[in-house]
Amino acid sequence: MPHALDKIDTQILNILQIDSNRTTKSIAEELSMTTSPIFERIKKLEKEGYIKKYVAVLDNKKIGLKLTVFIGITLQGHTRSYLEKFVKEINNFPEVVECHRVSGNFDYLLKLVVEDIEAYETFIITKLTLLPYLGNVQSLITLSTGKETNVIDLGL
Amino acid sequence: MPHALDKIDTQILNILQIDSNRTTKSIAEELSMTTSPIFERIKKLEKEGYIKKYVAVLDNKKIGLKLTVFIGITLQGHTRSYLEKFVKEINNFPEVVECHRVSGNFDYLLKLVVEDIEAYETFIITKLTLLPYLGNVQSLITLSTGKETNVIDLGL
DNA sequence: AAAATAAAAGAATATAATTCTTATTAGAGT
DNA sequence: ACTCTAATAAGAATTATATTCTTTTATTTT
Repeated sequence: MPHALDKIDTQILNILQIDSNRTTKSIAEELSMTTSPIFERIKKLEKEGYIKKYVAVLDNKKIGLKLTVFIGITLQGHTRSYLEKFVKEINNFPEVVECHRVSGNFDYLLKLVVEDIEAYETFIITKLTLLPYLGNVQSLITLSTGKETNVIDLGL
Repeated sequence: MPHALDKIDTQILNILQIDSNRTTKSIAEELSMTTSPIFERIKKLEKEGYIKKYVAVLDNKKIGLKLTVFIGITLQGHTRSYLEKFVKEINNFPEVVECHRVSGNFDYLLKLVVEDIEAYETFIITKLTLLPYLGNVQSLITLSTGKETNVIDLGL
């Protein structure tokens, strides 16, 4: 086991998951430390890959992307090369923000963020249904979102 | 219509969605401008709510949360007050990162990030099934993730 | 075309990140 | 229990970036 996260690391990650613009000074004060160890710990967390990146989270609706849709998909063939091709194609579709291979009633579950129902239908017709080996397709249209966070549970 | 986003705003948002640690200088260079207008535009995008927040994205697997699960849920009652209570309860569960009310074959779709199958089962038994009015519950266990991005499509 | 408005440039300042040096702490080995 | 060693934290100094302010340029309006 190379490096485990101690309590301070976990606290830092929890803070940065919520607001990555917090200064090292402000984090240091919250954790009753000075800036240097906080700074060094953050750099270590970045270098070792615990922190993948820092991003701006946009307000989808404000920007005009008012609709989130989940699409469950079954494929008719399951050869390795086809699955890879499917995922590759999906990666070219900017409206698809997630694509998971799943067990259960579907092979894949997609998450889409689009302008509206029309954009969703356009996606289905001009992109999704053009993929070969496509089996059953089942859409779940989001009516409202009760929770949507980037914060993953680290304990504490 | 208060404020539309012009091309430069959109470019800034695209950059910040990918890496929010980019300096104004580096963004300015990419867009062939100076730092001041970039800085002011970013502040405006923040103030007007196009940018909701800045966050650190962690590596779930590295941190020990190796399993993502989607759970489709139907409820037995649909009174307004119950739906609200349901969502409120869900918000207390840190392993649930998303909760959407959907149309289609389910009432709600949850996304969970947990350690492993055991943690998932614990969630089901000790948290989910304790909620009243619970109807059908159907889980999709993620086997692999082919795409997972925070970048929403702004065109360009 | 002139005036008014908004946006950008450039320079100056303030703040925070980063580095470096020194001190403290915690653990390992004797 | 003591000393040595390595790791971590503190504190000061430096560098880089964010932020503000002023001037200039471009754009829009009448």
